Amino acid sequence: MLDKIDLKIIEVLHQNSRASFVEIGKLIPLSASSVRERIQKLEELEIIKAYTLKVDYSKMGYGLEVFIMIKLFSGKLESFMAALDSFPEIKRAIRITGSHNIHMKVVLKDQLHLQRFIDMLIKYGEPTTQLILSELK
Amino acid sequence: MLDKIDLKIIEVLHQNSRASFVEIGKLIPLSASSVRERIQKLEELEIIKAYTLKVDYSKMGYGLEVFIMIKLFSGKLESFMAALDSFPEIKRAIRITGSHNIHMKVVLKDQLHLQRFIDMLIKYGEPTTQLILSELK
DNA sequence: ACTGAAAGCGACCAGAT
DNA sequence: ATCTGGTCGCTTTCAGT
Repeated sequence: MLDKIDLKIIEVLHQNSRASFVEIGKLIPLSASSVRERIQKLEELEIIKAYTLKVDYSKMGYGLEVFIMIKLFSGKLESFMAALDSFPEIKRAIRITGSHNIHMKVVLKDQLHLQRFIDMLIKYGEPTTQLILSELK
Repeated sequence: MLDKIDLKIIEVLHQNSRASFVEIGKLIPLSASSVRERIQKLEELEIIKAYTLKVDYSKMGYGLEVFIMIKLFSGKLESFMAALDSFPEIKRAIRITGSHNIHMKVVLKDQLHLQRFIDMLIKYGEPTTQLILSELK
């Protein structure tokens, strides 16, 4: 299915998704058109789901990054999912097993912003908040 | 500091970090060279930290994605941090507040792989595992 | 800061091994 | 599945506003 060349391509794109086919080809080594064909196949198979970006939220004025887990009240899953799009603070939301149903990464300006956000959340369930200190990996 | 054009550029790159300057420029609208200048500035300021990739781990033979939180034993932080690089299963590791010190996203082949991974982890602390069910956002 | 022009380079497609 | 060659479009630089 996936050979070592595919894995290497994915690794390179993981480090820099804007790398050109020529650039990737030099690291393999492989011609640019073959790199292109393989990447197209990976995209068609949806093994590559998206090309995206890592930004520094603190430098954008959002100094508080937190994980919030929430134990949704019975029957609130539908409305919570519908509300997700209206909160740009929520960068990621994932259903998980365990006593909390949802795990979120949330980005906020300051404590006041966090307080308002939690006040909103308690309509849907019981939230637990953990501050993000630093990224180890 | 960041105006609406910068935010729009970041938004476009977030959806597709391989978008060309011309392409981004058409959506703003702005000339390709101005888009390039702004992106270079965002990179220099390290507001844009990296261009990266989203892959489908289950299609790569890693059917189990989990969050593992760990409450490290006293004095184990150093050795745990040093060990991070040797475990490709750990896709992300973050220091957090609360009774658990570390939050990790871990990708594994199957239950046996998870068991072996947890057996390894208990050298460093008390792990708690939550299976990832689905990504809502 | 933004634009537009010119040169160089990469993406893309076709055809061959 | 990979490569080469040719065309077109994009990137890059820079002079001008």
